Amino acid sequence: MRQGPTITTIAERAGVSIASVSRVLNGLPTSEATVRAVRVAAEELGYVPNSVARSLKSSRTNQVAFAMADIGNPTYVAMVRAMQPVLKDAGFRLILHSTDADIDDELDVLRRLGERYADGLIISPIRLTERHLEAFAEARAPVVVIGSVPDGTPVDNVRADSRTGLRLALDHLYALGRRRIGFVNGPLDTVPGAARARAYADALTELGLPHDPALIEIGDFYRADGAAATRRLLARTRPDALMCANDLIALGALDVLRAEGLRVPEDVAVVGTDDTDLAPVAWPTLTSVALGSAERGRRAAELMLDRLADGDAEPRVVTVEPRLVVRGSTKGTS
Amino acid sequence: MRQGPTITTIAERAGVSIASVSRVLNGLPTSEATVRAVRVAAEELGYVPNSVARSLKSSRTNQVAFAMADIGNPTYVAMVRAMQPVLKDAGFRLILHSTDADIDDELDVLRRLGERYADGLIISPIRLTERHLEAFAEARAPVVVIGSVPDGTPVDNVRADSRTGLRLALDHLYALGRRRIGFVNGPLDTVPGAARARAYADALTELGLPHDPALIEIGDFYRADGAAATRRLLARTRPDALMCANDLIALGALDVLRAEGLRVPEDVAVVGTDDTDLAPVAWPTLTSVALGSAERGRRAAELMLDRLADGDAEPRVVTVEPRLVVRGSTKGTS
DNA sequence: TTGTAGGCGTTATCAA
DNA sequence: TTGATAACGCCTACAA
Repeated sequence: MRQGPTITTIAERAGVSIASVSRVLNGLPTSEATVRAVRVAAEELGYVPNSVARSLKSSRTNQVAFAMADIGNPTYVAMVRAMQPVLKDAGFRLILHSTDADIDDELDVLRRLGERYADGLIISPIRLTERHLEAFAEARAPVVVIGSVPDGTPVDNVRADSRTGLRLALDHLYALGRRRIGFVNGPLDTVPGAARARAYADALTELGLPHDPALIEIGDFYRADGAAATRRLLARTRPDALMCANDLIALGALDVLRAEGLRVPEDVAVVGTDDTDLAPVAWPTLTSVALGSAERGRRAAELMLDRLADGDAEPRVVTVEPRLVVRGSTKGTS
Repeated sequence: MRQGPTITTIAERAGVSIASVSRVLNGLPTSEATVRAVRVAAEELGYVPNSVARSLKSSRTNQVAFAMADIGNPTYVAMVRAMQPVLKDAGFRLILHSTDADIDDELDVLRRLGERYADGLIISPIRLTERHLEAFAEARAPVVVIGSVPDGTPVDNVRADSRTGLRLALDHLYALGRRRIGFVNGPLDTVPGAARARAYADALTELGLPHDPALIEIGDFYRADGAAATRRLLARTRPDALMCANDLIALGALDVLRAEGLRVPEDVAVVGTDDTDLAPVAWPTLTSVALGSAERGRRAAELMLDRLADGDAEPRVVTVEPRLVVRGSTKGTS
């Protein structure tokens, strides 16, 4: 762990100037003899260029940051996993920020972009406030947002299509003869919670089903909250299907249905959202609306790379197609 | 996204020298008037210090890297999740490297430490070769390894205790009356595979159970491999319990047992390893040996911080205590 | 083709 | 208390 050599060290060793060393290292036209001398010296000393110095000169860090609420959430894991190879292949390192869905933390991350430790930021805020929009506008580096932002926001944007996604799920349930389709949602002041509430209502309308407030319950996006919300819902009405705003909520719903002696899917069909790795593990395996977490992550990384290549291009909006993955919780046994 | 102000900009605005600006910003003794002038100017211009320049000067990046095989693996997710707050609180950013268990990729990460983009590296290699050990010795920054390294390796080391962990599991199975305890392992040339193979053999010996090669099967660490391996094992013998080298393998085993019409745990009890988030989701819920992924991540981060604070301290070895989490796949219904 | 020198934004030393 | 100035390691005119 000795102090690493610099171009100065190499220059001395090779008996040339630091400029020549730099030229050789960057493949600029140099005499054969110099090239050899420098290469040998660099090799012998185990030279590795200092990326910090390089960054200071080039004002490029080759780092991209990703900020999300919680790396434990399988949705974000899928995003990170998909981003990684895209960024890596382009020579970028990935910095991870976990914000615990704390708004001040998120804003802090945006503000700190001014420190120029990263060339750009991909962020997936669970709530979207006025202050976020201001921060996006003032950001000192390109920002890509995963989750819908209002038109005109000066950032690239990757969106899920909850509307179509829930429509797919409700069509499926309708086709199976279900008419009392409950909805266990997350908090309405979150980006996904709000989107999914609208999507559920729209889908009901389009299917010509009545809007029954008794069929809607709200909790947080975790298993225990999903279970509690489902318990509250079952206490006052009897649905023949439950649409859940994410897979964790759906797992909680399965827990409660089982405890209540209700069969899934015979008595109550259950659909999750996000199609996480948990869905095929659950019992019964969980039908889930895949909103394309991995693809959203991949597309966000690609948008970032494009943006870094051309900072003046118009902000872009990319919408990822949802897909319904049918499993045992709505159909048959498995 | 205009060009950000530097201390030079502020110095001009405030009518002082850059030295004074730096002093104010770093809280060094300065006259009241200068402090005020600088603060006002910095505020008005929205100044944010450039971390790259700071790093060049201080040769500190305030970044720590973590290299693992695959961020999709729940074990690593647990580690990352636990590291994050420790590093963050200490003012460090976390860089993620996903190596796909590719040895050259891992060695590359180690070599690139010479670029000084991070102050240290936490690495969890799935295989450990001679070249790894050499690379550890030559690393240009502190390295913390998660997974046992030979004594004398000049790195801090966080270990799981597979031996005790498997012993806990086999004791549990033994106490339940199981005597033909099969073992579905991962590849023997991996760090966990090798450790768990030894641990299983030792536990059998200590329990006075015979070593029956027919009871051992090897696949890769994924669900499908676990299923295939279990199928091979069942084709030649009939265990009354299956110890699995990780939770994914155990899920595969559950799949096959169910398909074969064998009841879990009545006919065959199943135990996983790592106690990932999947264990409580599986059906039946999966008894699993918790090797403390989260704690290993946390401890690794702490060792790194200590090392960065005192580079000359002796290399440390930390072993994390295992714990058996009993669920439905070995006992009762749940 | 090569070397000298200036600068990227900070911090820190040294006189004044 | 303050300002001029020299690093940190690299890249790149510009001159030779």
